[in-house]
Amino acid sequence: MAHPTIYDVAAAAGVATSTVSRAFSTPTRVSAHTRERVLAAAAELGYRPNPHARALFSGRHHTVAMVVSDITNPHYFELIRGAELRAKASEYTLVLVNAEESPRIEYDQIQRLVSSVDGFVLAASRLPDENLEQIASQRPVVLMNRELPGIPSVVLDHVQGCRQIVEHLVSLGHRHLVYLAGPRNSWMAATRWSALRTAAEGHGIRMERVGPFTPKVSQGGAAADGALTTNATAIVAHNDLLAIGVVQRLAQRGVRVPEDVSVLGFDNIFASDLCTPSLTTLGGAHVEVGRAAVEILLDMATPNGKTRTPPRVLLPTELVLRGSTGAAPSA
Amino acid sequence: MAHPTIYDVAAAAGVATSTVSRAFSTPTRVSAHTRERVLAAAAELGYRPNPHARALFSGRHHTVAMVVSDITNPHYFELIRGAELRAKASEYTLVLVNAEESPRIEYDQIQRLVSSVDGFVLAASRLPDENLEQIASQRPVVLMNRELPGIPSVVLDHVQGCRQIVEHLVSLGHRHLVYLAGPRNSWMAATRWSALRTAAEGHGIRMERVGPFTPKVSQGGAAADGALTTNATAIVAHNDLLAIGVVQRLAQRGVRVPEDVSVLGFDNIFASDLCTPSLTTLGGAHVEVGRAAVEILLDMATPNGKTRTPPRVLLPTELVLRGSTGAAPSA
DNA sequence: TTGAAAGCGCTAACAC
DNA sequence: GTGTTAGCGCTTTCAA
Repeated sequence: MAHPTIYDVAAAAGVATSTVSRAFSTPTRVSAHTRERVLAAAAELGYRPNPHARALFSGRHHTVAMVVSDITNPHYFELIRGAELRAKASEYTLVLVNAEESPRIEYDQIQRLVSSVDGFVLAASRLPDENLEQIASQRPVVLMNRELPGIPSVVLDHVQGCRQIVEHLVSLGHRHLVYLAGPRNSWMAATRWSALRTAAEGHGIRMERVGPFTPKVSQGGAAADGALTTNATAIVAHNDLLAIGVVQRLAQRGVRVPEDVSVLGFDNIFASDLCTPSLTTLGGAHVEVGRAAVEILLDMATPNGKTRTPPRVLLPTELVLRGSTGAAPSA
Repeated sequence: MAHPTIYDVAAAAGVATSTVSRAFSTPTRVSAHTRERVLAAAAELGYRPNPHARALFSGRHHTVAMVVSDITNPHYFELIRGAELRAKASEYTLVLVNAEESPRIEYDQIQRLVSSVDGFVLAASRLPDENLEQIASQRPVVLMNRELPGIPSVVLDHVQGCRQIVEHLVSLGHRHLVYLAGPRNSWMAATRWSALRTAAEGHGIRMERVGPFTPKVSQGGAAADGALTTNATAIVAHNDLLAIGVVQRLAQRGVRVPEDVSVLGFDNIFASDLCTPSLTTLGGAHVEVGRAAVEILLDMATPNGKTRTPPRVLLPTELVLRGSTGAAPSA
């Protein structure tokens, strides 16, 4: 039989459809003997419950949607991997949406999915706060690497991390830093900038910002040139991709890294360890971010825990020291 | 209203539910005037058709599942991106499943999804042929980078590509090559080996195989050591990750690349351009593979085209020459 | 413990 | 062109 239903199973087992249903969803409320008969018949026919029929009634879909702002960025794959693992562990299905750095696409896709998923995990959402609040009022939402009061979030502790970055650079004698900013509507970009500036002020050193830049390797050229005009001795790029592009451009222009200028990135992507010089970068347990976000979402989707105040998980970062940072030039 | 239904819209617009349904699914079969009234009422209430109810009746879910054998491998990002783009363009939802290199997980997850998706695109499936045939008998299936008679597939032309690899190496004076094989149940590994061997025979040079290896950087050490025992002057690794690991291990052992030995990979992943030396590799339009596979799947899912003989798309590869290959040592 | 029956939201005959 | 109605496969009262 192509797609046997409970009717087929019921007929085969000589019971009512409701009994079949119970045998699957509330096995305790069926006598052991009947249950066995039903399960045997189901196995025989190759019956599998139709999740849509189930969802139609229950409103629960056993599905979560993950929206990433840019799937081209390898950084997100760690998040995706963590999310997928966690979802799978609870037999949830993970739907993947790439917003292609467009708030419009992001919003439209979310609306399209609102009635077919149990909730959303949003990675580095580019949506304005109001949109997020509106979506959160329709479905459970968990933010990754973004915060908004009232909505649960999982974030790497960038305040702490940026402090470490500045300390690292200060200890190497740098007194003038520049941050190559990420996209205008990126919460992370704003957070990093503010954390860096605060840390720099604490050390009484100069910190400026250039940008915004789309954080891709291809933008590294423009970013590097922008950075050079500041005469800063250390460049903190919005992420590793941009940093890699910056390093390439600097090489092209004959600027040595780290002898003439130090470069740092964020995310600790796979490639940052392979490029030359290898990249000093602020990493963290990205897989864990994905995992934790889905875990919170699943908690929210189950009846009990919904009332608690929205969790705000802060995961530790780690500064990975590599070849792209060194002592400030003595000039 | 939390989730208005066609009943609510029908009541608000003063029409029957079927009219509302038609206004959405077959707008031409409703008078312009009524349609407007319905759409206005729907917009007013914030109505959105419930895809599950729709799927329950029609059996079509507007969803495709993509299964990748290992999400950690950056190579798959490209496939995923292409698949996601194509699915989104047709307002299809993409479900992502990571098989974690386990045929068991792959099979179980597919079975779990059989009744909730319109079809599967399987990237480098590790399943035995029989399983694939069985799945294809339940739902449309398109293979990526794997072939099986009777099932549509999209594959990069590795026969052609491997020939180019061998020609490249022969022209550099290499007479003894070694292939570091991928996983035992990888169709791609078998294909590459067979194509490389054939090409090598055609040139009358020696080609051997070592392995299998799990194609990760971490396996490069063992793979490199295995390769060295053969005294081959050129190493063709199953993919770029393995090749990168091999290069690292060779450096550790004081073997120079490419002076003492040449190294090649497959996939042209992002990092292969950044490592030192940069990696000669067989690339191709991976995004296109993902896109084409989903496109075929969508075709299959629409009533008309189902009868045609299963398409077998062969996309061109390109050999990207970089720093890791050079003249054979004169010894 | 089990069965009969209503209904989740939507679509497609079939009437009018 | 539009309304009536019977399901799609499942869950869950309500009775027995």
